Amino acid sequence: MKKNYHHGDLKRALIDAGLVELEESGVEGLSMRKIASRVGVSHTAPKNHFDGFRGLLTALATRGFEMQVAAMLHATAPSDEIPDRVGRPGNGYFAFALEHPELYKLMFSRTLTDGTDEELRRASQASYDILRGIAAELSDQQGDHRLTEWALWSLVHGYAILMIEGEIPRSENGDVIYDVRDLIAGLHPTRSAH
Amino acid sequence: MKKNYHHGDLKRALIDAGLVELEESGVEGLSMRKIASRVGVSHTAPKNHFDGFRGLLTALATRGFEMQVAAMLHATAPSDEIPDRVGRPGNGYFAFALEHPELYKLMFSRTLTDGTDEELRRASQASYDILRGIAAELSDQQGDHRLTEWALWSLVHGYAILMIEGEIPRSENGDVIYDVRDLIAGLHPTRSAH
DNA sequence: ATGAAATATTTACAGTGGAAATAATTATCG
DNA sequence: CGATAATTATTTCCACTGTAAATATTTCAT
Repeated sequence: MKKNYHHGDLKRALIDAGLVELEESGVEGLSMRKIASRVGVSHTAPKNHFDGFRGLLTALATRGFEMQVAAMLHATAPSDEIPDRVGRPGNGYFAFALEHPELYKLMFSRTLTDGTDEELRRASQASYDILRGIAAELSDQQGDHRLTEWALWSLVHGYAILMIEGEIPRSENGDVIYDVRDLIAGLHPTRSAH
Repeated sequence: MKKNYHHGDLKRALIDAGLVELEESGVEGLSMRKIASRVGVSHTAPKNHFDGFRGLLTALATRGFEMQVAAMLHATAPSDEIPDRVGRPGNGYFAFALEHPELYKLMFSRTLTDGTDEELRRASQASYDILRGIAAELSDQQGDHRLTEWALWSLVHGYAILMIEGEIPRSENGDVIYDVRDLIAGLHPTRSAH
């Protein structure tokens, strides 16, 4: 249907090249001209497919959320016990964030991306729905669901960002030292204020 | 000692102007030329006081941590009960982050700032020491102190960032809906996995 | 006062994203 | 098939960015 125009499928090619360039140079080192040059087109060619540079960044973030959803679903086994139904997709979340740190940061930057973009909203919503499911396992029909969701989200996102920025170190083999369930337990060591 | 050079105290003036410009235009809209122009000097004048644009951003982040420490200390009353010794500086932390969202984001961006800078390290360390104190109140001589610190830090930082980026809404009057202690409690509604 | 050091300006350069006009290719339809 | 329209890509230009080098100015030390 959309084959063999001038380039073929320039939009997808630009996003692919952008993802590579993003992890190599970071968000700051990213530029429209570099991406276009990598694909082999002029620096204004992307204008026909994206709404400016911000539009391209938004498309990259959208792709990121799709990848993240796949990573979380892939890490979940359907027949897991309850603690694993929390821990395994959580670890899939971290695995994605640590493998694509620059992309992950971009996904949560409403300064760089267009938060009103339809495709971005859909992709990020799909990701958040999975996280809601995890929170539901924790909340277990009791307590404020919204509070549990936000608390879990904050914990997971903060941990990922602080590790990406190097504030929290990893273990020697590169893995995370504590996983999601460790963190949750670490916030209630004694339950002193009952 | 350092008075009445050409400008007087250009370094401080540039940082002050940078803070204003930062909250007005965001990190992306920030530029060395704008800041210099705002102070009334040429755009290369800052080179004598900072190591490039990154050096100026690093100085801004340093100032940010100093302001954050002041905000946390100011919110703490020496004679508070234990739950308040956790909640009050935590709320001071949020108050600062939400009042200076762009600065807060800059402070945690190792891509934009120079993490090896001596003054930045000292300032950020001072801020983290306070957070360690809060974690110590939680941990209460039991459990893994490092785990509790990281978990609390992740929770607080993630919550601040997600609110700044608009992912988590605020209440109608602009305040946070849940405070730190709410979030901690929200992660253990039933303690189902004993 | 005179030379040295610190500070600020001027000028130039290689980048950036974006707009407008032009060219090339493909699709549509008679 | 042939002609027109729509899509796509290039060229050219502009304002803006950070940085470097040479120059000018001011302050400090002796």
